[in-house]
Amino acid sequence: MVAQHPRPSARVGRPRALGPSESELSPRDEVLAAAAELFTENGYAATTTRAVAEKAGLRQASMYHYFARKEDILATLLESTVEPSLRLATALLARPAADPAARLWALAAADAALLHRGLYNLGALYQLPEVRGERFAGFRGARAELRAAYGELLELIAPGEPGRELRCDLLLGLVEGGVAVVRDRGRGGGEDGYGTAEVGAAVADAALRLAGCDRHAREAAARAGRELP
Amino acid sequence: MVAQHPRPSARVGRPRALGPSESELSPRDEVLAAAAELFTENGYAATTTRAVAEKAGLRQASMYHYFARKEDILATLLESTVEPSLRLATALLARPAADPAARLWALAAADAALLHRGLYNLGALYQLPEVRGERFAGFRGARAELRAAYGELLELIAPGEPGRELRCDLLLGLVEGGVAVVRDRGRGGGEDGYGTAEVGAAVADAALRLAGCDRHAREAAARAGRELP
DNA sequence: ATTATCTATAGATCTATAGATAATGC
DNA sequence: ATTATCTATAGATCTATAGATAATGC
Repeated sequence: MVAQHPRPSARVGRPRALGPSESELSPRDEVLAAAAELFTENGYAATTTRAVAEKAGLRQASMYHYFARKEDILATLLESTVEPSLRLATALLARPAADPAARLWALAAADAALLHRGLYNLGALYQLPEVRGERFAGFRGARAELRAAYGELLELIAPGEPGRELRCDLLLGLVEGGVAVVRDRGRGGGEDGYGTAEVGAAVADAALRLAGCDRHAREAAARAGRELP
Repeated sequence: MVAQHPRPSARVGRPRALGPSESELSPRDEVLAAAAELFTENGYAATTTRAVAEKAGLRQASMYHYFARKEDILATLLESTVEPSLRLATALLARPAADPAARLWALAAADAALLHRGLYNLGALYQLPEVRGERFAGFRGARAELRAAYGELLELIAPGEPGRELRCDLLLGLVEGGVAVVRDRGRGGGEDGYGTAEVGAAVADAALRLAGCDRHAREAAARAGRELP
């Protein structure tokens, strides 16, 4: 057994013109990470494939080895951002014994934290007109499922209340839009960036307020929700 | 006094290649209206100056008679959308005798209704990265003032509560994001478009929930808020 | 042989400007 | 003379494809 010599550059394929990658990420993930940052910062349409590729350490055309078109990068990013929240929502709906308010707290907190932490501000971008296209049907479907999960929890907390669909929309808007506003103000405003956990808790508390929980119920739900998984 | 003969086309300047305008609007307003619809539908960056001009009944280059650059159209639209809400907010702050909850109800309802009715979904577009540019400083300033007005009302309703800045962000996110979600679902979903007044009332009620008003206070505020101006 | 990358470029835009033109106003 | 519009286009992109190349793997 010979000691494993670290071979710094045992990569197949023609070397990169800009030098080998520093990062641990796969080239595909480097492209995704670069795109996430640039799309968030400058917008999707305003970000060129050249900018994405070069930020990822590749030449423009090489990006097409991983994504056949620019839209595919955005679709991949959006899908991967909504997925964890949807998985959590499904898990929470499968626990009918747990307090619905605690479950709503857990879902809203995790969803908001994910959006707040993420490189990519899904909340702001879902409403992009680009996302209405055919290519994004998968993402839209996943988000509709997430919305439905919020709706079910809302119904469990306050059964039979009228106007549920509308309130469900507002709840989704609160989570996504609220995080977007918080993130955006954090950019310019120097010191007043909030912590991700803090934002998650604040959004979850606001979600319970929308659902009609009084202070006592909210405090109990927050305590139980933190344990929920 | 001769009867005023209607002169159907007494317009100065070279006639339009596509025929004279049908609309009552000034050419400048025709451009704005066309841009509002297209930006909302297809996105700002994805909308070409040619598409805007031709929807307004002009050739591409003629649009530049009214707006020196594409950004100016967007800036004009955004400013004109936030202005009415800001005016109302200022008027409401100048009425210290009125119930703060009623004033918040009135502001949130009007703001949401404006966004919901508008051709242009300001809520969704404010977060566009394009809007971070220098050209949009005026719009951003107006919106910051509007946010501050929400904050003052929040403080009057629940003085000294901690985390006000964060809740203020969430309130703004609720109004803008909530309307965006409602609008967006209305597009695809066939019958379930909501009325503008209905959306305004629902958003205002949700705003009062965020502010911590109980059912009784909310009902009173809604009654008083409708009268407020 | 396979792979990851490169260089080069076709083809399609898109914004904004220059300068002409066809009306009314005086 | 003034105005609102037009035609034509320069110059600058930008996406996506074609085909070459420089590594490793067998």
